[in-house]
Amino acid sequence: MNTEEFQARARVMKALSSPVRLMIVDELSRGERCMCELQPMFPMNKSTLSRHVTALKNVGIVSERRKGARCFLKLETPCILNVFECTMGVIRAEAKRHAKLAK
Amino acid sequence: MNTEEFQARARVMKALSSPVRLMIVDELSRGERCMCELQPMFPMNKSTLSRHVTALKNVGIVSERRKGARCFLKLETPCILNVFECTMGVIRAEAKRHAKLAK
DNA sequence: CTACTATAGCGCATTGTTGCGCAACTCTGC
DNA sequence: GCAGAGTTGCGCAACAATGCGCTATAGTAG
Repeated sequence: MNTEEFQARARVMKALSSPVRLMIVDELSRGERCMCELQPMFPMNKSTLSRHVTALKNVGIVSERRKGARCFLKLETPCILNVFECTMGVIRAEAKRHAKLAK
Repeated sequence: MNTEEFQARARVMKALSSPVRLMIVDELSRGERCMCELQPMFPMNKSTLSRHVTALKNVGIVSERRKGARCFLKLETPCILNVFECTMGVIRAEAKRHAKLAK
C-alpha cells in the first residue's frame, strides 16, 4: 500500500483538526463568504484567520475567487460534510461509553 | 452553534491526522489485530506505536478486547472508511488542479 | 496622478503541542 | 522467577498556533 497516499490523507485530516477551521467549513457550507465576512465571526487576529483559511486552501477543501480587493471563499468538496456525520457517530458512541463507565 | 461540538469533532479529526494512525486504521479495517501483530508492520518503537493506538482509543475509533496478556484491537466505527473515500476525492481534485497549474 | 482606505497575506518571535526513543514499570502465563 | 505483551514517565527535537507589525494590491476621493 502506498505511503504517500496515507500522507496525503493525513494532510487533509490535519487541515480539519482544528475547531476554528471546522467552524470556517461549517460557515462556508452555507454559501460563499469573503474574509471580511468571516472576520467578525471569529474573535482572533485577522492574520491568524487568514492562515487558517490558507491551511484549508492548501489541501483543496476551500477555493477562492478574487473579485477586486475581496476574496470569496467556497467549499470545494462538500463531501467533507458527510465526514462530520460520521464523526458525530463516533462522538455519540463515545459519549454513551462514558455514560456507562460513570454508572 | 455549539463550540464543544466543534472541539469534539476536531479531536476525532486530529486522531486521524497522522499517516501512522491512518495505516493502523486501514489494517484494522481488515479485522482484529493485537499490538504484537502490528509491531512488525511499523518500523518504530513499540512505545510510540502504543501511543498512536491509545490516541485512536481515546476518541473511540478503536476499541480493545483483552485476552490474557494480549490486547486485541478492533475498529469501532467503520464509517471512518467512508471518510477516506471523500479525502481521496479531495486529493484527486487537488492533483488535477496542480496538473493544470503545471501546464 | 496622488493620497488615502480597506482587504488580504507574509516574516518574525514567542509560546504551546506532538512525536519519538529510551528505560522503567505492570500484568499475564509458563 | 522469567519471558512476552503493553503502558507510562522523561527529556529532546520538531512542528504548529498566535499576535504584532509590515507589505502589496484594489478601489476611491480629490
